Amino acid sequence: MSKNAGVYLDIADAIRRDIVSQELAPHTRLPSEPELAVKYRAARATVRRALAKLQDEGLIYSRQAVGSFVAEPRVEQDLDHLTSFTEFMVYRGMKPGSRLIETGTQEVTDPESPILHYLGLRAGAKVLHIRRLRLGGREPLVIASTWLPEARFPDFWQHDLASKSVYEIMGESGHKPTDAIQTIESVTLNEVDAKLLALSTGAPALRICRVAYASGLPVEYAIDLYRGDRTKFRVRLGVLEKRLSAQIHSEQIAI
Amino acid sequence: MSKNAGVYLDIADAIRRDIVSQELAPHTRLPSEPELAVKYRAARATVRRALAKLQDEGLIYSRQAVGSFVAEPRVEQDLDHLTSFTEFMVYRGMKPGSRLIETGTQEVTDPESPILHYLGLRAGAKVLHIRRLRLGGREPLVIASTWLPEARFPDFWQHDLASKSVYEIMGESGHKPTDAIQTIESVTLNEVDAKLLALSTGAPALRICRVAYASGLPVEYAIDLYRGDRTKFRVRLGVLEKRLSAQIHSEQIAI
DNA sequence: AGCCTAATGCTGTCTAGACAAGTATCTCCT
DNA sequence: AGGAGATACTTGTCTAGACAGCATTAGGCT
Repeated sequence: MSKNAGVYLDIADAIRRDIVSQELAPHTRLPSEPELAVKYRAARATVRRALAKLQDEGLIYSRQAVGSFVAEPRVEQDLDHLTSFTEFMVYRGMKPGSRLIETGTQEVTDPESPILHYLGLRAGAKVLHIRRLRLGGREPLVIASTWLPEARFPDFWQHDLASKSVYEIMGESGHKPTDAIQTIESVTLNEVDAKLLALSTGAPALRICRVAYASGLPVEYAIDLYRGDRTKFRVRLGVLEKRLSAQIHSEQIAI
Repeated sequence: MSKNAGVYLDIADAIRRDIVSQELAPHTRLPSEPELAVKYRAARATVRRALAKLQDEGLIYSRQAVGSFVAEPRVEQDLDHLTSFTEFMVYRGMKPGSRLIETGTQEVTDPESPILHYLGLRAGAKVLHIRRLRLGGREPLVIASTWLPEARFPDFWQHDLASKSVYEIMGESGHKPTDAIQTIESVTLNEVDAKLLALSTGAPALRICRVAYASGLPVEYAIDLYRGDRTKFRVRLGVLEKRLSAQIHSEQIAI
């Protein structure tokens, strides 16, 4: 358990275990920070950091000068930094599937192309393109198109797309995404896409446009088309600033 | 400028000003944390906290043992904890408008009602209901329905909905939301809603279901229907854990 | 009894210092 | 000249202690 990844993570795990195993009722008060510091033989700042993590997860909340309390159960509080489709389907207990529609290396010549713009490339740059139909079980769920800058992934095609996720391959090249910006909008399907998703033309769908960054550099531009009848997105958002860091919002995909 | 809201916020503001006013190029290295500590006469921990905030905003990124760097410009990095429709429209420079469709106090008798479930109430509880058509400029943008538990806002109707936002009124009762969970899905409009939004039946729309919390207690259940041709949602998501708190994802509404 | 005030304890913020782990650079040796 | 190792610097983590602001509680006064 206690890896060297940080004491505060161990303390957070311990407190989380206490909360779920003892099944503490919502709004039960936790021991005070000084008490927790004694219990875990750590400085109060370290305890606070652990509590901040739990608060970000939505497991506890705090009231100034009163204490920290167990929060009311919400939806799947523990999924936090899930991003990959594969990871998510595994978590959901569904078998992730994939059908390649198109792959290859393209040279983007149109200087107005959003691919160039979002990846920060100049006209004429080469990009890797993957277009897949993603399945959950046997049902088609998403049409996923992603573009990666070729310069950063020169030996991308050496890897096996069937056995590894795109994010895994990106990680092996030292450019695993650390954060991303997505825009979500509602569209109706055209004839081609509807056919792929086994729906009728005009059915509602979610169009998600994502730019993912590693060390401040854009490394992925993606457009996903989720079928609207099987997909919801869940977003957690904060309003106030609390505890340690400024702001905290979890997020992830839901079926 | 320098309110007593926290030194680290002042330092964050100062560094942010330096970055935007001097128009530092992306990937320019900032002074090291000890240097910044000397410059702002603060402890390194305080400087780190300011840097963490800027990192959460997407303005800078850091590489271990190397330094902190100016990030590439992204989309509207500074809007973080915007939530209220009114605030957002003001920010956008559009005049927020409102047309009341329905208001009143309801007694919810159906024990299966999602309103009861999400607000943590028992059958028979009373809720305040507001249903409005929200306008940006002169165009209808959203059909917004919200339910609040009456027990926590007994004198809600004394306030003037025309001059204050719902969140302002909630704040005056001591229950300003601090965080929320939203689900976003794609739907097509039925005849009634399409007419309100001045669209044709079957047009795409985003349906957002939100539960907002104050001090760990649910205080708002809302369903918003955004017209799909004028609305995108932007979400920022993090994968790794960095710097101070666990993880950080900003989020907000975009037109 | 009821009200006001002071004491207490808690979270929130900040300081000053230390060590660990990683990167970049410089120096020395071959 | 080129490579390898030592070194200095940077971020990341942690400690111990201090003070401020706030909420609750207990005590004392009317």
